[in-house]
Parts: sequence; C-alpha cells; structure tokens
Amino acid sequence: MKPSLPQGTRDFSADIIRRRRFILDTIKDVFELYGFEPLETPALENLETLMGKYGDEGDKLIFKILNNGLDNPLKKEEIQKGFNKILEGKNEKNITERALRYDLTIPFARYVSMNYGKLTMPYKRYQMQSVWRADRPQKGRYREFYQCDADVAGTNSLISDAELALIYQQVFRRLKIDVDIKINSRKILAALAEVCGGSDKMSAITVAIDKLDKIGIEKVKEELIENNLSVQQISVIESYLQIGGSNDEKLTKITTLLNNVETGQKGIEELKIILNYINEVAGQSSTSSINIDFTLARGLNYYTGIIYEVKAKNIEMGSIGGGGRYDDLTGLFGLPNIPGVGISFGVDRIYDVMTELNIFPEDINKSTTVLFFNLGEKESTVAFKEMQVLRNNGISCELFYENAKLDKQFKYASKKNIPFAIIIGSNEVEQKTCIVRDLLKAEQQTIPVDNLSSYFR
RNA sequence: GUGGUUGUAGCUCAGUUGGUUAGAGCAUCAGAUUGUGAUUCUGAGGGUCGUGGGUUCGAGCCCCAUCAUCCACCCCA
Repeated sequence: MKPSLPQGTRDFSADIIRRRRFILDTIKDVFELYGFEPLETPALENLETLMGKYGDEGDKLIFKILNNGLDNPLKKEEIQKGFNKILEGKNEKNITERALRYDLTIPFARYVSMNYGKLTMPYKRYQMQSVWRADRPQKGRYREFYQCDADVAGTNSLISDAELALIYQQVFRRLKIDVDIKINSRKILAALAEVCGGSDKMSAITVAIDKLDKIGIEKVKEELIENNLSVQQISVIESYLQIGGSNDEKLTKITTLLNNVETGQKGIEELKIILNYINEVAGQSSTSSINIDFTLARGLNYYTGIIYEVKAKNIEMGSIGGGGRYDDLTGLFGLPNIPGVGISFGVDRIYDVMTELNIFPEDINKSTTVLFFNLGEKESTVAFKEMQVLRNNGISCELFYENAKLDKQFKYASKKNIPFAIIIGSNEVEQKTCIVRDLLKAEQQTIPVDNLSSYFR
C-alpha cells in the first residue's frame, strides 16, 4: 500500500520540532513565571463531556470515535436502531460514546469539577497538548494542532485577567512577534444587544459585528437587516462600531452610549480596572499594545466577561491566541459558582507566522557538536573511547558508523550542521593525538587526545 | 458542510491540437582521487504520470468518480 496521512495532519521532522520546541518552551517558561501548574488530560473524552459546549457549529467539528464491537451479532438490533438515529443527526451511545479533545478548556473544567476537593484554590493550571477539529484544512488551519492554555479557576479577582494579558505581552515579546492584543467584554456586547432588541439577538449581533474588518460596515448592516433588526437598532450598532480613539476615549464614549444598561456599566468598570493594572507596569516593558476593540466577539459561547484575542501584525493569518472569562463553567459538570478565566496560544499558527517572518533564532538547529571520523577498525575503536569521554563531559558527539570516504563523512557533518570534526587516523593513534577541525572556519589543529575535553570546555 | 486549485523520479518542475521507448535540474549511488568536504568530470539506478473507471486504433493530456494538496467561504487557534 501507499503510505499517507489523514487529512489535515502532519509529520514533524527534527528541524521543525526544534523550532516548535522553542515556541513551546517560551510559553511554558512564562506560564511558570506567573505561578501556573502543569496539567495533562487524555486525548479522548466522553462525547457527553464535549457535546453542547462549543455551539452548534462546534459540535459538528468534534471528531467522534466509533465504538468497538459494533459487529457483535447479539447487539445487532440496538446497533441498527442507534445507527438510524445517527442518520437523523443525533448522537447515540450505542454507536459512539467517545471523542477526541476539541480544546483544553472543557477538559480543564471537567478536571476541576472532578477534583475540586483536592485542588488548592484558586487553581492556576497550564496545559500544552494537541486538540482535534474536523474542520477543512486551509492556511493556518489544521485538523490536529497544539494549544497552550493557562486558566485560573475559582476567583473573580480581575488581577488574574490583567495577568493573562501580561502573559500574552511577555510571550510574544520573547518570541519577537509584533502583535495586537485586543480586549473587550461580553457584558458590553450583552448590553448592546439589550439596547438593540433583546438578549436573544446577541449572538446574531456579535457574529455580524465581528466581521466588520473583513466585510465592511455596509455588509454588516445588511446582515443585521436579515436578522430582523430595525433601522433604529442598526443605527445604535453603527455608532457603537464607530467608537474610536485611545482606550480612555473609547471607554468614555461607550459609557455614554450604554449609560442606561447596568450590565454594560459593569463591563466597562471591569475593563477600566484591568487596564489600570496593565498601565501600572506599562513602563517596565511593553512593546505590543493592549487595545480595546468593541468589534471583538469570540465564538465560544461560554465566555461571559472579558474576552481577548491576539493577532500578529504585518501578516495575513487568523488569530494566534484567544481567551476570556467565564462565570460558571464547571456548573455544567455539577459544580456551580466557580468562575474562571483563561487564554490560549495557537502554536501551529505562531510557527507559521514566525516562519513567514523568518524570525526564528539562527542557532536553533544545532544538535550534535562533534563528529568523530571513522578511518578504520583500530582508529575508530580509539575514537569510540574518546567520544565517550566527551559525552561524559556533556558534549554531544557521534562516531561515523562506517569507514567511508572522508568526502562522505564531511558531507554528513555539514548536512547535520555539526560544527566540529575529530579525525583520528593511524598516525594520531600512534602519537596519541587527534585532529580537531572547525568545519565552519575550515581550520584545524592537532592536539593530544587527553586535552580533548578541555578543548571543548 | 459549500466553491475553486493542484497532483508526472526522493525533491522542484517541463511535457505542443491526444501519436513511437515520458524528460531536466537537484539529491542518491559508483568511479576518476588509498588521509582532509562543501568544486569539477564520467557513469548508473530510480516513474503502473495520485487511485479507479470511461471515450479512442492510441490517453500524462479528454470525460466521470474518488483520494490527497493548497486556497476561499462558514467557523475558528
């Protein structure tokens, strides 16, 4: 058979893994700097755990796993019944009861619900694992990809919201990616909906205004008309969308626009508090700005407070990070009144951005430091012994496995980016010396073998 | 889920209105060179043209289906 990969999945070769690790390590270091603890959960979850958490669109994108034993003749009848339900678009336990992880937030919520008694609250966890979505692949979109999440469960303190924004700043500063960190509040969006026809219109409104960048104000208005909003309501939304200026100016204008709506004022107040925390430390570092963007909506329907989204500047790519606050996530799993807030990094998109901008560090692909040449049985035995001395000193080495032509051994070294070659031939064996060749400078010197490890120190 | 694009050697790609035995560069291997590389020269291997059907005397080329790719929409990291 001809080998192939499932759609939207990829193999990662050594050079890609080293670059991905650079990103993952950077994120992990910053998460730990802020006191988050690691967590890993299974790739599989019960389908029931995931269904209904990501909206109707989301449910369709969950990878479901077929049960085993469907060919059991004793269960034939109920399995056929179940299959008929599947054909109607319903889920049926007899056919599928497990699914691949769709994101890291719901498994986190599930974990908190199951382990509440054991956890030190507020619980701050980070998680870096792959997730799967049955989406059609395209630029920056894969069916298997990594997310890196940091969430805080069990506190309403807006300090945590502010810290998460700072984590975004710090990570992208370390990665040297210029980003736009957008912030908004679901409470403000809810208040807008309240002013414009009631809360049942909220999702239609948010979906429409979220597209402002892409399709422009006229198309947004068309979409709102299709959703049965009145001219007057649409004009309120239009003035909402026209709010501009600095963060302070935006806050002033929105306060006026939503001055009768209590939830809106609450959302504005929260935004102010968070931005104040961020401003406290602004002088210490920030290059990438945190900006209020009232068009930001975010899809996941469990957010209730602050929402974030991060986009890379100067490049065409979907968001590379997103997150927000949810008042009651674990309630769905029987543990009410636990608020949470979290952010997510999309590693694969960050990788694509860094590749396109060509901003990975130069020296990222060094692996082996020294290649010992193989010049025969006796010679390579000596080399083998000296190689182990270097390894014991923490220098990564390889001995070429065959007594091949030097030409070939040199090429192997250059292909693997190995900077040093050590040549031990019969003369060197006799004199207890070796030739150390710097392959980048094309210079070499003969030194006593006993001095090898000090040479590389 | 909807629409478009592409699929020929390990890689990047040529291949004329359908016409003998499908090509190039790079890479690989062997030799020129029996201890010093990224150079040069010579030679070799490697393809059921994504897969399965169809039209035709004849298909890499035309038609249908299918799979994969890249891209856009929906949605999202």
